[in-house]
Amino acid sequence: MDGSEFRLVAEEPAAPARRVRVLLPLPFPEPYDYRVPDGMDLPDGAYVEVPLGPRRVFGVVWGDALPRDPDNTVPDAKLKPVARRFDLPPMPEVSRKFVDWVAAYTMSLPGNVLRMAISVSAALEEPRLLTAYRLGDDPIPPDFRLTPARRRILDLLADSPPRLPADLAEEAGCTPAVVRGLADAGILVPVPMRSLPRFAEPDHDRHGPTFSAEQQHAADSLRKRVEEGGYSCTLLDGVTGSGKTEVYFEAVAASLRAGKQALVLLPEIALSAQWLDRFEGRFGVRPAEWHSDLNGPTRRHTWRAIANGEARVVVGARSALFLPYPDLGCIVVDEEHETAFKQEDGVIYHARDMAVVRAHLGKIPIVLVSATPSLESLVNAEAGRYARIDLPARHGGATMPDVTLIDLRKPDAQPPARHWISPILKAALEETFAAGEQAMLFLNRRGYAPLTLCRACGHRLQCPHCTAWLVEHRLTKRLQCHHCGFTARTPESCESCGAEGSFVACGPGVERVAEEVVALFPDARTAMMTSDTLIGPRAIQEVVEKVKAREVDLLIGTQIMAKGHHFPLLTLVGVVDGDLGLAGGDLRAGERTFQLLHQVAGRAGRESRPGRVFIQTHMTEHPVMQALAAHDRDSFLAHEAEARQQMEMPPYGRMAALIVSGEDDRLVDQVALRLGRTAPRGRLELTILGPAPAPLAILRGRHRRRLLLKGPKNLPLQPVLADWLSQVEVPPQVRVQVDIDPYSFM
DNA sequence: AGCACGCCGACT
DNA sequence: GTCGGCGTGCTC
Repeated sequence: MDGSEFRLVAEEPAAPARRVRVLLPLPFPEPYDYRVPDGMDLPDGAYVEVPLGPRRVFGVVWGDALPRDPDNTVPDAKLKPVARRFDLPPMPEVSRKFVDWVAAYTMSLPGNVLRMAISVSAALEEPRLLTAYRLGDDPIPPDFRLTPARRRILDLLADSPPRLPADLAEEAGCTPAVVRGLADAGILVPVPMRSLPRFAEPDHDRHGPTFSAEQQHAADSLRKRVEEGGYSCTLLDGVTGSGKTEVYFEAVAASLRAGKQALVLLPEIALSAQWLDRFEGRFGVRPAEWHSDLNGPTRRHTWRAIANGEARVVVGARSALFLPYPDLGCIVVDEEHETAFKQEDGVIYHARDMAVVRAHLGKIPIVLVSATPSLESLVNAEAGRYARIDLPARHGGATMPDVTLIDLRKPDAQPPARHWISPILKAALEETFAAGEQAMLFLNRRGYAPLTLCRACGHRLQCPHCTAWLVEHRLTKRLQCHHCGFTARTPESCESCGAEGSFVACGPGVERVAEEVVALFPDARTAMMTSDTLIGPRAIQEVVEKVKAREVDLLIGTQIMAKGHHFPLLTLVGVVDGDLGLAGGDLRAGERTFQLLHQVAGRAGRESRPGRVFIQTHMTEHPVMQALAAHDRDSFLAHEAEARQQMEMPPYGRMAALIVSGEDDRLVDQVALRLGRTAPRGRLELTILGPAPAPLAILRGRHRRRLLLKGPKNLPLQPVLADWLSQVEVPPQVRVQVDIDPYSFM
């Protein structure tokens, strides 16, 4: 047989395979190469499915990235073909650039950043058919047990279109099993549902509120920036109640008017029903919400609606920043000073800072909003990098509340032993109740007592996995670790000395203050607001409604009480322990405490009723307390800024932290010490601190050490860190995380 | 991240 | 004798 034809083909140099780089949402150092099948169109940003070892994964065509080592690319023979392309608009170039930028800045792997952008891999798939349920036509058989949960579900469906089991369960406060039970009994009838309802177009021309001259001016200025387009950053600085939200809604409206999307970032905790109501009041519809506890189908539906441009306005927690908006027109970061914008695990980043970067890359305006702006933003505004708009007045004529400091060192101000409410605060509460007004007691400490110890031997109950005391929660009758979720029953006897019933609670938590209040004011109707008692925005909203309906005289709670809720009849705020955040010596402690207490104080006396605030403290002379009492934010911040400047701390210098962690403390110490030895100490412009035990020396069973690197403001720290890290071998049991711009400077 | 392969304890 | 624990290593 004549094989010449075959030989001829074999000897011809094979045409190189068409290949694309595909970034996978996995912790790889770079994108992987794949072969492009004939006839498949794969532009940059295309969402694809590719084979990876024995499995198939989703990824994004990442054409621009070059291989790390161009001389040693993967040979054609090793290439696997792209399995399929999804029917979605490609990820926009700006989103891809953003992923690369954030990965480089935070020194994390691009795949880990990409994972935040495609959120849930199943988002790429066509939504499957959903099964909703409606009430059946037959009467309920008399022998069918109508439990309260079943009753609630039937009530919900009485006059509503068919609903999904997950939604029904969530709204009725039960598990989907209850819905399934009703369906199995034939009381609910399944209805196939094509998909979740579309996101309605917000009406930007609906009439907003009537603005004061100042508000109008602020709104006009923001609107103009959005209309002009291009990057700009504006700090909207306005006291609580100055109508900031309505003002920045005009920036959102301008973006919509230009046919573009808008993104509003809020700290998770502030994404309240009240905020959504205000949005609906202005735009007539609800925005697309993005936060951690969206259920699967809703998450996918929302992601797809954002990716294809159907969702016009997105309000979300920090992770919403990474979604692939095809045409974003402006970004708003509300409560920009909030520490909740700092993501501390996985990719460590500050959503406010990254939002500014995103705006820059997208050439769009961004608005940072706060009543107590971060020092970072104020310094940027002063340096002219940010524009600044002030909204000084409280809307509707309300005045700032009187702030009184209660000096707990003075004998006549001291509460009785094992009590936490000063006679002065008690008298103020009495007056408030007598006047038929409402009061709030704030203590940023969950549970009954922060520490439990044995009276006999002094043994303290500690978390087995963390360097933290176990917090007693009397409502759940359990001890809890607030860092890892460990819980345990309170032991009968001391595990150290065996004494029985010897445990004693030390210090106050909100539950203990509530107990004291009930004893002091048996007739007052009280309600608690903590993340333990109220799970989800709906539960919070219920309490808020009760307060508004005057069914509550006194609210006791932690910081979830302080965010965005408006209580018209509340005239007294008591801060049980104003010093709580100041302990520990962190340089940011003052700023943070001021922000929190200022926000809490702002709950008092809106709607033209004068408000009073009492802060219990052992440090009346502390600049934070003085600033709060004198309503003198600006000189306090100037003082803080000067202290930071002298120490060349952020925002006047740059910092990075290295966190070394692992289960084996000896190994962790070894790596930390090695990093300490190889630190770039020769460079005089750099300061290296540590290694020292990290703020939580043991967390979830992992030992943690920390090193800090400080340098001048204009010095890029990443190359220094990369060089430093490359010199130290890290065993796989130990992890070294880089935290650029750490929140705590300790 | 998964998922394989690979070497040492309690079981049908 | 096997089932299975999770330690290490690879995936274009």
